[in-house]
Amino acid sequence: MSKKKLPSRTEDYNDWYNTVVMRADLADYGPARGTMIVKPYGWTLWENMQQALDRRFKDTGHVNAGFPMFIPKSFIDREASHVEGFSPELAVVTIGGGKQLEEPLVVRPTSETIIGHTYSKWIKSYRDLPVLINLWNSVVRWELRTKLFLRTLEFWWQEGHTAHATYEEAQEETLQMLEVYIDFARNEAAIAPFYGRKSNSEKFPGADVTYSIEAMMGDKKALQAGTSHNLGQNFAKAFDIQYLDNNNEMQYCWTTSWGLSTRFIGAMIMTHGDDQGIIMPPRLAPHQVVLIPIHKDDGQKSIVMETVDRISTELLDHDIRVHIDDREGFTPGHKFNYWELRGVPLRMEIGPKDVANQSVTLARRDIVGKEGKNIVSQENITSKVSDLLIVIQDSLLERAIKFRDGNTCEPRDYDHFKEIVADGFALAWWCGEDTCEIAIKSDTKATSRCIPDIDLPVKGGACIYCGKMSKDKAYFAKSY
RNA sequence: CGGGGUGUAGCGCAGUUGGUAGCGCACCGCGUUUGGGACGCGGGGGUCCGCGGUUCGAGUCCGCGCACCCCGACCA
Repeated sequence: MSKKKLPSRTEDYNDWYNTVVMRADLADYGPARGTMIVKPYGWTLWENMQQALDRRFKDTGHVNAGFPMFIPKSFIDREASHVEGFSPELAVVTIGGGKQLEEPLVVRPTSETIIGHTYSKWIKSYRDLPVLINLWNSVVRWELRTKLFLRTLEFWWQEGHTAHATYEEAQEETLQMLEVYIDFARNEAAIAPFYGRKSNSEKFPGADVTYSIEAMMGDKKALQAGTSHNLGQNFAKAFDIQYLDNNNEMQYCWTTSWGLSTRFIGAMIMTHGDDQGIIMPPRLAPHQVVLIPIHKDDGQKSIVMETVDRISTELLDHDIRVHIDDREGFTPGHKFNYWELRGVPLRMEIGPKDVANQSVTLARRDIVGKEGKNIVSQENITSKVSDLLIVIQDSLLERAIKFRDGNTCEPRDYDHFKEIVADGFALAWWCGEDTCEIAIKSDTKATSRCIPDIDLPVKGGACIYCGKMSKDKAYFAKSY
């Protein structure tokens, strides 16, 4: 391992991010431009995220299925705004088995179209509804500028696709899944995103309404970290998803889709990371505790390892994810830095002094240096560790909220607005017009992130840009 | 596609008037070490982005490609 320090986040945030992703062994570049290799450490994190999400999907009545990666090109063309949105970034297969294909196949950029085609065959009666399916897969979008986890040609995600009998049910589903993402973000990833409705220009191509969760990164830029769409009857009409209602009348279905991707890993890195590296929220961390044995000679080693084995077994028995770093030839100091870079939330050092005193040394990743270090007795070590993991989880969330709110302001006027979005989020009255959003973007590089559904103390206000009376406020920020 | 930059060991770089390639980290071996990034000795690893040209001789000079990165237009 390099002994070089990381680039500091304040000096070059971008450099810090790229370096930390590589050095922490989360991911690497693939051989084709813009592709990503997720390394085992990064994939384990993804698996933990998958489990936390999948549990929530199952709890809300969804089931998983697998759908084809190849989609007939003509499917994409069926829904007008969907084509418009996705055609610039499609990967298209024209040759198969050495022969030119009759019809080109699109590598799925998302599955709404093939789902539409399939649901129209499956759904005949109101008794078939709702259909609540989720897919775990990867999708391909031919991006021009890429960045590990945040935007690559291929990325891994889940996409939920549901069909309902009524608008109300579809809208309820859309909002329910938004809630699932908010809950996942807060309680698993210790991220407190803003959330709300997307503006017309920011919504998903083919959706009536898009909702998103928007998290503030360490450089105060916004990252869209999950989306939930009410697709109305757009895809139902394009793919003829109809059912007979209980009056024997044909009706179009109302569909939704919602997704969260490996991009969220980027959100975790950029929410919690510091100049020592990344910080994993305990609930998702591949290793929750790293145990570092310290010893000089073989005699000390066998004594120390006895305690290490006993304590690690006890922790493992209580489902705490422990990793013992017993590699030879690395000093403890080296290992401290190594695991701090990788973000393990809690480090336990056990050396001869600890064995003699029936103690262990615990070091919190979220509190750098001596202040985060404590020597505690081995008594009830399991409950001490699991309590501390909860404390760390909570403090990460609290810190993230404080940072978010400390960098979000309501502007007095447009000059003030420009000042705010240069280095933070603005919550401002906004008319919602495309022209206003475009003007603001060319002026400030900031775009509307979402329009929160919040109780406003006054009924309306003047749009921050054009001054027109507006009933909503929107968050504005520069974004990834 | 516009504007800027870089291609030399896995990574980061040096390479003088053109003379046959080196440094740091990483890697392998042996020994001493180990409570905040250990040290010594030994070792392996190179179509110098590609093609063409000038020359007795090109990493170096000239021409043409290609790739990648950064900044803009598009994006979970």
